[in-house]
Amino acid sequence: MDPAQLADASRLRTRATVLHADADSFFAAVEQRDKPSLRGRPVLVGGTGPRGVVSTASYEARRAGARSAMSMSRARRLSPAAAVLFPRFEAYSAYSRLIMATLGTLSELVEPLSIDEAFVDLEAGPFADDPAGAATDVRARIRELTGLAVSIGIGRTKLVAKLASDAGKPDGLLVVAPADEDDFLLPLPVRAVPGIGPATAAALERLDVRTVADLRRQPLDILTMTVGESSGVNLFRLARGIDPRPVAPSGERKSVGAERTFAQDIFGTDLIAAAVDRVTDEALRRLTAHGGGARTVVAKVRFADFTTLTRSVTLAQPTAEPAELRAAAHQAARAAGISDSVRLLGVSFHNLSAHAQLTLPWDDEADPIVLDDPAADGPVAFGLLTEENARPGLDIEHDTLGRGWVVHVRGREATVRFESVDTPPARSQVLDLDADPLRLVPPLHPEM
DNA sequence: TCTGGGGTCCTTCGGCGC
DNA sequence: TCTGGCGCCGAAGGACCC
Repeated sequence: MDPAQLADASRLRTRATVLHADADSFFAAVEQRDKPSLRGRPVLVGGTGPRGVVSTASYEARRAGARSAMSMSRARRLSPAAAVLFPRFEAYSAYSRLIMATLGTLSELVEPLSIDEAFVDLEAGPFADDPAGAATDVRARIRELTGLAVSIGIGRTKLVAKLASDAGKPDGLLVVAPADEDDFLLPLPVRAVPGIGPATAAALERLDVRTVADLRRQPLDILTMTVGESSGVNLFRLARGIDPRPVAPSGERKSVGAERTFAQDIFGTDLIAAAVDRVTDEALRRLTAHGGGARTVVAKVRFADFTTLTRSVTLAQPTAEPAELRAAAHQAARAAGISDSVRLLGVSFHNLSAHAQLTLPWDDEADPIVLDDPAADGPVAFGLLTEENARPGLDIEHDTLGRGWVVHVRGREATVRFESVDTPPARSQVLDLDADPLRLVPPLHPEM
């Protein structure tokens, strides 16, 4: 396609009716909501082990310099007062469903991008003539239902709507009228454009391209030579506000998997084979939950020096048979030729098929599908709280003292706070687990 | 105590059939 | 028969996002 044609491509929408909603520091905000003693305090949610990284930092922690994707150790040094919490995905999903359902009242066309983000096509609903009013209203309702702040951006395209919600954060609403689009877009750093990460930004920097305005001055052929055909065409168009992507409920999942970074690197055939088994268990559990089977199994290995490689095995037909998939995972892992110390192992399933054959077991001895494996890593197992299964932030219950959450556990001594969404902040208290056993319990769902 | 874990999409390369 | 080109597919790696 020639540049003139690209720059001329139909500008489908004329009105600012694409809405982008994004919950502010979502994981940390849910934790502060469910744990009243943490409101107003810095919170870091993420891996709590020696190699953990930050998933979300509350605004209080950000003020101290903590950021997502930063190693947890660094974030703690920057924000020593922060509460460090293990993620509670069940709780986040429940809040997410509530937010998505509320957005669904604006239009049938809701496209979730992630657990805390979605596009809404207001053109497909009754509020196309009053986007700002609809957004103000929906923000208030989400706040009322969940206690969470959601930033909203509205524009003529997905790009503008997304950038507008970013610009509105925290707790903001920004409508970019079509006439104001260039004033809004041109001064932005290219790094703000979704899809331009560190590598692409560095390549553009070599062309002296730092802002969207700089980007717009670049000829199409220079862009495609610099960042590749597909991205080049895409950037050429986005810089001109041309973004015809429709709001569409997302399609089927293309892969499922699991991976684990070990607290310490592991080595030796037996240890590695056992680790492949465990990560395959988790990947299989998710494949089962997703339903159906897979034809390709990919093993991923990261060595001590952080070099990463993948090897895959593709079967003749898709299968949901755990034994076959497990064998393929081991075969792929062996193909990776593991000899050095291994930092991470991953197993994922691709070429998914909804209706793969699951040959029914002939005998009753066959492995049952384990849903809650107490031996598995992670917080999945519910039951009595111990030093081994304790993670800071998890929900617990005591027979008489009620619901609360784990601060930490040392030996048989547990530090907990008995509080939840609607209670006043609670002081932490120390219990002897032998005298006062605590049960790990699933999160309480927000009221519908 | 550098560098998680869930994904998606794109590029490149080699093999194969036509 | 040889060779080149094209399209397709699978494999591997990399960039990116939240």
